Amino acid sequence: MIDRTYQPSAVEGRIYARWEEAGAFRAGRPERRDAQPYCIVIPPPNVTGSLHMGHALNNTLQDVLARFERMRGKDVLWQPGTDHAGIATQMVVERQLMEHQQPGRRALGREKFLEKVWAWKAESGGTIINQLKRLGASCDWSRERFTMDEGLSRAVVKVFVELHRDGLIYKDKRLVNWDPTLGTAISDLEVQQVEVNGNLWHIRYPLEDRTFDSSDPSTFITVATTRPETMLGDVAVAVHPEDERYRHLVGHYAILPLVGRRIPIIADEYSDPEKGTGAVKITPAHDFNDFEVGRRHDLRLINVLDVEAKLNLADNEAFLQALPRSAELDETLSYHGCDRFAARKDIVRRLEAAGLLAKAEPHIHMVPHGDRSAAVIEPFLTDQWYVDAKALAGRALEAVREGRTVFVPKSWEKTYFDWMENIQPWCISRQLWWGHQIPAWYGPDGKVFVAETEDEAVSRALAFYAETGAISPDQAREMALQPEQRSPFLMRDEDVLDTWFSSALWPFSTLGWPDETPELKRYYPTDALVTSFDIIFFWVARMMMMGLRFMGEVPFRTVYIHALVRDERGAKMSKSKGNVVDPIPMIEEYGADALRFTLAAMAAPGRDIKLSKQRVEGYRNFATKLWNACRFAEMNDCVTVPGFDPGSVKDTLNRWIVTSLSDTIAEIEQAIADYRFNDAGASIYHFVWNTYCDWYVELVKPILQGADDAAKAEARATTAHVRDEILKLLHPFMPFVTEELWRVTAEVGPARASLLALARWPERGPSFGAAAEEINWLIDLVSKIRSVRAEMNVPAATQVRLVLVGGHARTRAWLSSYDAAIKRLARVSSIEIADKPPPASAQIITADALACLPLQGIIDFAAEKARLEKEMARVKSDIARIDAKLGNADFVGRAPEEVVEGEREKREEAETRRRRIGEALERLKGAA
RNA sequence: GGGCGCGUAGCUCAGCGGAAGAGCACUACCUUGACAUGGUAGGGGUCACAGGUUCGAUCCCUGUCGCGCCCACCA
Repeated sequence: MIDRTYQPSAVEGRIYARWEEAGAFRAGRPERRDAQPYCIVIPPPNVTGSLHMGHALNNTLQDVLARFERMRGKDVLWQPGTDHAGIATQMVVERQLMEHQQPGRRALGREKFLEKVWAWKAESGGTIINQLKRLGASCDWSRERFTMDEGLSRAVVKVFVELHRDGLIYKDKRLVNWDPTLGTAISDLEVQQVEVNGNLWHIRYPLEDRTFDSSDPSTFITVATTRPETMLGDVAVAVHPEDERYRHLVGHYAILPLVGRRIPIIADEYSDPEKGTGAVKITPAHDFNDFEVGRRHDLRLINVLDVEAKLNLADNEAFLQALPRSAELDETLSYHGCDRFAARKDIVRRLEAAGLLAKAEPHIHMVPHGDRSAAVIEPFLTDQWYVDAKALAGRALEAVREGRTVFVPKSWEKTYFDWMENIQPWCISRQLWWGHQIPAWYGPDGKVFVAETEDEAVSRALAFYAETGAISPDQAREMALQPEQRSPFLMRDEDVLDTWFSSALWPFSTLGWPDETPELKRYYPTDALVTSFDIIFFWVARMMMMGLRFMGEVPFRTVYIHALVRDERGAKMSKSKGNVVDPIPMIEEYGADALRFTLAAMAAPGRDIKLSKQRVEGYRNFATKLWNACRFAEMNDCVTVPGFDPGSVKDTLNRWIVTSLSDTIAEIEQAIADYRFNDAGASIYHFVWNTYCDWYVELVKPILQGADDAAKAEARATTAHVRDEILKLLHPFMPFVTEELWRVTAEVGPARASLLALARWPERGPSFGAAAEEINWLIDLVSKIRSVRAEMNVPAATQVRLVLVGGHARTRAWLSSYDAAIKRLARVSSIEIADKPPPASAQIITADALACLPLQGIIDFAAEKARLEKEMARVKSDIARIDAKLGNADFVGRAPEEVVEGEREKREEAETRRRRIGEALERLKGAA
């Protein structure tokens, strides 16, 4: 027995357990060994994270695909797993230590700290996986992977070593984006440009050979800057070679204020005469552009900051001394350990006091910030590891250009191309502890040894140094045998790799690479990657590069880019804004199915989703509707008939519904194939509610309750058949309620051959053309009677007579065969056929007849007249519009013939209608 | 500074060359033996604006105005 109401929270857990017990989501099930494989790799969520609405959308769409393909008989592998999320996780653990007043990361030391992180992973690592299960995700959990698993780590090391061997990974000293609060380099992608209200300070740099006079512009050159504190590291002033204002100064020197350093005035195209004063200070150690200028002019790099972005001049004393100076460094300038922003203030104050500040104007500009820490990023000179992304990008570009991987929607390919074509070296080293430690060891001379294992690196290094004579053979032997003897002779690189380095290998590392596993052979390349646009660069592009480099083939055939989930007002959800909607309470309140259906139905390509609770509520109601339709079937003994053939049904009503079902199946298949989840959702929703429930169930009631046993049997079988097919069609979207109904509807009758999750997707059935015409006539008639009743304010409980005047023989036959249905649905007491309309009737004009409702004593003649006149006005305006078209020689001459013919037919129908409404109005006059 | 997208019913959004659609909200009526998490009927739109292409434009093109996002090293 189906319960009166469906309570998602009471059954979802139980149903998920049944799927897992049955191994329904296992890839490579024996009976599907010969089936076509279908593979999706999950975008791995942060291992210690929790499910947010973006995950819910992302995984719902993947699950729709996975369940759909599984039901279509494919051998589906939805490969799950989690990401170690280097920076994010390390930050969380550090914050926890701080909150619990425990020693910090540095105090703990690397080993102890990592223990804490692993402990946190063990504690919270299962959360998001369980949340995915609550959403209904049909991943093959037996294959769950983690980016820091032994196997995946092996893949990471192998890739690093091979790329290094081929010169595609290298170490370089250059400016990087330095996050001073995290104390690590980050990649370009992890930098967010944020608009900031700052100042543009105009500073006078005295000319060397003049006596500075703030009122005499010929004694100084004015530069403009947003970062005055970096002036301590200035090594030049650049002007544009064509700039007449400054041409005479090129080759001369300016004296750097406060510091007294003698710096050249150089000509360089980088300087833009339109910007600032046209003269720009050059600080190669603290600005990416200046770095390039410095290279061109062979300028020195003077780093004035430390890793925490505090002023640190002492380290550069040698530089300061080495450079020619015409004045002593101001002894009161003691910025050691001074915060960069405090230093900025102080320097401005000093400049102003010395008459060196020409002006300070408010200035809005973009300032780089770390996307994790929100700290102002500092261009900083360090040694880092880089991937030569340019060298890998070529094949990745080619693969998309050739269509071996396609983006859906296609417009994202442009974004991909633009980025790939201008790709920069990828900085992959991070000064963190949580992650894959770089497999590089350094000798005392800084020579680097990269190898897959420590043993290999050590033996190569020792052999090398024994050869050069740096160590004796005895020392080499000792160090080879006793690891503790190696330090500090041989030191491993302390840094770890960017999290995205391991993510880039995900489509093949999860399948077992570098081992040649059967899974790798069977499921790679994967079929679809489902993700959102914000990680096209971070992840998709890099998977393309790595997949092509190491597997020789694209990692996925289709990249489906879905929208971002926003809050009700359209703002991006973020923890800092506090507008994150947690999917779990939503699932608890409305059920996972309702949330899933909402997300899928709103996943129209190219538009962000503004999630509203009301929408979820609406789809919860839809699940309830389905539930009740199944209860109806049950109460009427509609039981699944084994071997039921929809093509064999005789009754028009049944023929109509199986035809409509066929159309719906085709629509859904096409929509999913095109990744139009919203269309697929709309299609099934409409079929279930508006076609099956509103009409089929209502029309079949008289048959089910009638006396014709043969008709009854066919109706029951059809009702059950369509219900079963609905459950299948809806299952990818609403897996829980459909699976539950699949079970309970089989409590009576034959047992199900399998869980719904493993049931075969519906075949497109027969198409009975004539049935549609007949049932549409019936629906139209009933709707019109209802409409007139409502307009005439006929009380709902009042039964009225229906008198048909005119009409073809076929119409009269239909009228009699649907006698019971019409009486029931239109609240009609009797159906008669007459030669002329009864008095005091409301008159309904149908295609070929006049349907009259005698309303003696009820009818309001004025209202009826108004109603008919309104219809008349509508028809007349239709006719006028069609006439205008047909009267246009260009239209008749140039429009396709079928369009013109269509207009003519419409014109004819409208004209008939106009005449008949006119007659009805005439009669009304006579009656009144 | 480049690039992308969006302005359609009160709200959230489909549609994107041949008579304007959905859900929610709203109005009226209805506890009818599946369902009030429901049923029936209804109101509501110069499809941002201006030009152009076309026999015909919400749909294609151009521009304008609003809004959003992405990329970029501009003092």
